[in-house]
Amino acid sequence: MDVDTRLLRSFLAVAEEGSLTRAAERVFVSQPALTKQVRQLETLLGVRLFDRSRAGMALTGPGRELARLAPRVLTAWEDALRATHTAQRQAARVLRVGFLASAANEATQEIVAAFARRRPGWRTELRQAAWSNPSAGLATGDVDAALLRLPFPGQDALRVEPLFSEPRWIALPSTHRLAACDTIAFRDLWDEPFVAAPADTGSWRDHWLAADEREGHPVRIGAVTEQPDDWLNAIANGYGIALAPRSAARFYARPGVVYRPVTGVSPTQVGVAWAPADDHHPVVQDFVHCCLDTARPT
Amino acid sequence: MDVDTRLLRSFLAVAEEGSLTRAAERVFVSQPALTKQVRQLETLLGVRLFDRSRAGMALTGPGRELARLAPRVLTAWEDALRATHTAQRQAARVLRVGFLASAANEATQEIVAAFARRRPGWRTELRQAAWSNPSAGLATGDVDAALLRLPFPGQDALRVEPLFSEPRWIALPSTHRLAACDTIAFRDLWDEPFVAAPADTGSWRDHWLAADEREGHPVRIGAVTEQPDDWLNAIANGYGIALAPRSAARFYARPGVVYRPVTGVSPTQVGVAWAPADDHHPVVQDFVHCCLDTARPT
DNA sequence: GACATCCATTCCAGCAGGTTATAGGTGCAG
DNA sequence: CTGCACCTATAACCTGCTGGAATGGATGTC
Repeated sequence: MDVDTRLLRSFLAVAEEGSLTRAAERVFVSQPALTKQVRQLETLLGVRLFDRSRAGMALTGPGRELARLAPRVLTAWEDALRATHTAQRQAARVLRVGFLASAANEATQEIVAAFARRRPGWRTELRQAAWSNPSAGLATGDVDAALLRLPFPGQDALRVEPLFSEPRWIALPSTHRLAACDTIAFRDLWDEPFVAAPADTGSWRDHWLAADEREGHPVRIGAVTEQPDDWLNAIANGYGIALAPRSAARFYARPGVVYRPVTGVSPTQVGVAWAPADDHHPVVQDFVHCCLDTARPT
Repeated sequence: MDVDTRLLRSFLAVAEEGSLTRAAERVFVSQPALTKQVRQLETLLGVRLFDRSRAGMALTGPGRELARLAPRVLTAWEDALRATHTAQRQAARVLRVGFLASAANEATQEIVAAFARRRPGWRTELRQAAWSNPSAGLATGDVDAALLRLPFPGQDALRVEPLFSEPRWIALPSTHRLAACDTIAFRDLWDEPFVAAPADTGSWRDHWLAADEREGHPVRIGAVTEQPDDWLNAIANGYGIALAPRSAARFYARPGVVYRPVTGVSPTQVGVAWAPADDHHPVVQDFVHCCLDTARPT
C-alpha cells in the first residue's frame, strides 16, 4: 500500500488546521484538490479519517492515530533525503558552507581561496541563510560548516571556533536626529525603537539588541525582519534602528541608511562552526583550519 | 520534496537485484516503467543513484546512503498504517483473530459465540494465516489475538495460554501401503517422505515432523507446502505423508487422503496468544477468557 | 555471426491531479 | 425572513504523468 508523502503532508495540514479551506491556503492548493486528497487517503486506507461538519474537519480516532505517526514517516524521508544529498556532495567534492548575512564579509573570500588551495578539486558552495535560521543550516545538516556571529542559539550542540571580533556600529535612517553625530553613546539609544530578528532566534536576537548592555533598560521593538533587505528597508523607512557589525557599513551601504560607531557596546565575534560528527572529517577540518589561518595569521 | 513510497520500493528492488530487468519482475511492472521510476527518483533528488552498465545497475555512494535509509521510511509508513487500522478496528468494535488452518477447529465457533455473548456489539474477524506465518499475523500486529498450535517461532515475545491438547494422527495417501492399518507406530514412518512446512517456520515445522521424536533418525522431506489445500494435494499425490491433529480427519477429509491414529508421538497443543501490549486491553482479555472458559470449562 | 542480456527510447492510451465555477448546508446579523 | 459568511462537495475541463508493448543499441558469449 503506497502513499505519496504529499498526501500525508496535506492530511496533517487539514488535521492541524481543522479546515480544508484554511489548510488549502497553507499548502498552496485549491480547496477541491485537498478534498480529493483527503478522500484519496481515506479510500486508500479504507478508514474514515475526519468527521465532516459545517464547522470543519475533526479527526476521528483512527485519524488521530495517523496524525500521530505520519510525521515520523516524513522525518524519516527527510533524513534519507539529507543523507543522500550529503553523500552526493561528498562524492562531488563540494563543501557546503552556510553563512549569515554579514557574517565573515571580506574574510569569506580569503577563506574560500585558502581552502581551494589546500583542497584542489574541491568546490565550496556558499549558502546564505535567513536570520530566522541562526545556525545557517548547520543544525539540520544542510551545510557542512558555517560562518556565524556568536553567540547563536543551539551553539552548545555544535563545535565553534571564534575567528575575530569586530566593533558593533549602529545603523540609522539618514533622517535620524543622531545621524549627524560622528560617534554615538549606546545609552543615548536605549529608548529608540530597534529593528530586531524574529523572536525564536533567542540569544542571537538579544545579542543584536544588546539586551545585556542596557543596565536593565527595556528594549523597544520597532520592526521584526528576517532578511538583510527587509532589515535595510525597515531602517530606511524609520521603523527603527539596529546594531550591526562595522563591516555592514561597507557591505550594506544604501541610500537612506547611515552607519555610525557606537561607544558602550561590546564588539561582536565571528566564528566558524561545524557538527560534532565531523570532528574527524578531514575536509571539514581543513576548512576550519583555513578559517583560523586566515583570521589569526601566525 | 515529496516521494511516493512506490518509488522507494522500486529503487530498493533495483538496488537489491542489481538489475532493472530482474527488479521489474519482482515488483510486477515492465522494465521500461522501472527505468522511468529510477530516473524520476534521480531527477527528484538531483542525484545519480546508479552506475549503469551492460552488467546491470550498481549503486553510487549517494545511492547506497539512500538504500540504507529508505527502508526506515517504509517501515515508518507501515507502522502508521498498522496503527491506523488498529484504531479503526477499535472504533468499529472489531476484534481480529488470526488462526492457522486446523488450529482450534470446532472450538473456534464456541469461542466466538462466547465472545459475542460477553461483548455484545463487538464483531470478531477471523483471519486464516498461511503456514509460512506461524504467529498468524500477531507478530506484525495484523491481528489482536490468535489461535495457534504450540510451539511456534517467536512465541517468547508474545503471551500464550495453552487451551487443550489433541493427539497427532498421520495423513496418508489412500493408496499408501499402511493406509489399511487401524493404528500405526510412528517408528514405522521414520523413513517415509514427509510433507513439511516452509523451512523458515523453524520449530513449528520441526514439531510437525516430530523431529525430536525420531531418536535421531533423519527426516525425509517429500514436499513443502504453505497452505492446507496444497498440503492435501501433496499428500493425495503421494509426495509424502504428514502428521496432523486428529481433528484434521474431520475438517480436512478428502478423497485420496486418509487419517490414522499414530502411537509414539506426543499430542499437540492449541493455545491462544496475544501481544504483551494488550495485557490490559479489556476486549482482548475478554476474548482470552472466552478461550479459556470454552477449553477448560470450570 | 547468431544469440542472449542488459538498459534506453518511442509511441500510445488511460488516468490522476489540478483548477475554476458552482452547489448545498448552516449559523449569524440586520 | 433575507442576505451573508463560511464550511465542504461536486462538476467540467485540461494537462501531464505513468505504464505497457515494441524496438533500438551496446556488449559479451558460444
